[in-house]
Amino acid sequence: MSDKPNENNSEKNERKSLNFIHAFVEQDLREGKNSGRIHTRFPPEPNGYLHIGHAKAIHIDFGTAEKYGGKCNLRFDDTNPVKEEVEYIDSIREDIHWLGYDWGDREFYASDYFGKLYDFATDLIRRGLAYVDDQPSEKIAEQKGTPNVPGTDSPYRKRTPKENLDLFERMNKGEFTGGSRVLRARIDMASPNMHMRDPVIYRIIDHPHHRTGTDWKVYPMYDFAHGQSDYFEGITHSLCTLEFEVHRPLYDWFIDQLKTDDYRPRQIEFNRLNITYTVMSKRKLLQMVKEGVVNGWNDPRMPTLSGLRRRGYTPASIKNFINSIGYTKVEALNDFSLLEFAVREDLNKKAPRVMAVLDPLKVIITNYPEGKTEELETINNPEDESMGGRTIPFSREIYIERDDFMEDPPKKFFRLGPDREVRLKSAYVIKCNDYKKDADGNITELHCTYDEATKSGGEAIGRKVKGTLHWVSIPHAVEAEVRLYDRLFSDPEPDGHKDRDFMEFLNPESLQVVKGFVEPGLAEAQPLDHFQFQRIGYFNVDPDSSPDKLVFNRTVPLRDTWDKKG
RNA sequence: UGACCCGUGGUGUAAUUGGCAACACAUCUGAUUUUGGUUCAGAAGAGUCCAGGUUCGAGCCCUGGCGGGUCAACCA
Repeated sequence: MSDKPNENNSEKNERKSLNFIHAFVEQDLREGKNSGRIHTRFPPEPNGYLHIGHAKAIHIDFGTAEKYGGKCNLRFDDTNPVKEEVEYIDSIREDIHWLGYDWGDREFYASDYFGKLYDFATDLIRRGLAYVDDQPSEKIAEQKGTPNVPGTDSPYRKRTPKENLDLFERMNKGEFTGGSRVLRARIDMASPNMHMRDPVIYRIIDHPHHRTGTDWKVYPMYDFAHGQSDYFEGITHSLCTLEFEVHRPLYDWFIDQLKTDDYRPRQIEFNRLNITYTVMSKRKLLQMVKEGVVNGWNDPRMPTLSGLRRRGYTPASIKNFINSIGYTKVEALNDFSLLEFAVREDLNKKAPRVMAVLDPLKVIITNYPEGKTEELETINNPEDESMGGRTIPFSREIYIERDDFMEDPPKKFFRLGPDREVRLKSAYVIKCNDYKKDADGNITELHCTYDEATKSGGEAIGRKVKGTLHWVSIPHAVEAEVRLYDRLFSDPEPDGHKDRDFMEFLNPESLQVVKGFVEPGLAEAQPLDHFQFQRIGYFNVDPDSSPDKLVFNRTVPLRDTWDKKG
């Protein structure tokens, strides 16, 4: 019962209620915080490719700005030069644009603020709120205590600001080796929150940075860069995932030391995206790329945005999926079928129907003239007249799908069998009179007759056939490589096992390559064009496809209720 | 033996100031269909982790449990 008949389900859900993040935003707006400004940011570290989990963050970051007339910055969180590469920056930009978002001229880098952060650090030192610690990391970790046991003070905790200032400056001049000294915030070694026990805020790294080169020898830690960068950019709502919840007191502590007026950014955490049969951590995705269990970051089986794009997923389908699962604080495990539904829902509207046979069985239409070819009219999408039509060639010899014929069909099988009739899509009704087998009992060809009066689009034929088959004309068909993908992992939660490695759950049959035959018009298809192969699934043209070698990726199979009944 | 966060059909979410637990996916029927797709119609499935309390009335508020997650990188 909706007032807008054409809206889809996710739009309906979106209208129905506010997620808790937007409820907070509206509350801040009502209370007049930050002069009514809304400003968010998407802060990836350029150490890998973006995946669908990032899409969830991107949608809330950019989407919130859009919804409330604010802005969203893109900020590369590049505080650790040893892990970051420019290659990743380019792919991140491309993937965000692909999703349909733009950050205008607001592309920033945490490294833009190295100078300001250094000054802030020296300011904290002068105020007695930071000190240089000469101990090795093991010693510092030991003194931190455990969640149950309070920490103990470092022997260097009482150094004078003068001495700390001198030491910190020399750290940055390269006088000390990496790991020999760190700068720590002086907060509370007995805090019940581990992050408040004098966290390390600067460390020495002797490695060139992709943007600042060798200008710096000390680099800020995440906790000392993120909130401050938000502050420098005027961010009002800093949205991140749940695991940063325990960092928030520290985030706020640094803001308290830094702020000079009423403005203050606010960190809000939401649940990370988990999907069954999928791993979603950059570390693990990188491992699969490195060990070659997939063919790169954009392997169509990967949950990366570049992989999903290559697989045939559309930006709209990803957005609808994200909207349908929502933003909460519950650690959810989303069923894969929710994603697949979103893809089918979108592709059903957009993808032209075409004919392809992936497991061919030869059919000879014995009463059809040899050498004759007809161009038959067909429609591209029965649900959308505006997508037009095309012609497809028909001849005496065609391929149908091997499993569309059964020698001894069960009662509910609607397709071809001995002495049975079916319609060939957009063509004629045919009847199977005979079939041949090889020595092993495999069926090798069917002999059928067609009824000229049943030509598609003609008058009612006065009889009903239960099944409709897709087919291609053998002399006209184009050969194509078809890649069928299945889930990469066999376990619903491959990384949820404490004593087993996620790689143990890799599905050896996640990729199957078959030789298929498609209707001749598809020879002209462009990379990333998507199609619905009748009764098989949604496919798109792989970017590596060429005129010499046509390659299709299966985006997602069609729902098939026959399989379940059988 | 800590701090913080979270417990609503199989899954994911919703439920105005407390007021008949709703929606989507998945599942199962049936109708239509030149795709066993799509579309349409319908069914089943939770009494909201447990125990108390406040209240005319609690998924929502209070108390105490139980269960799950995060936190002890010089990662982000």
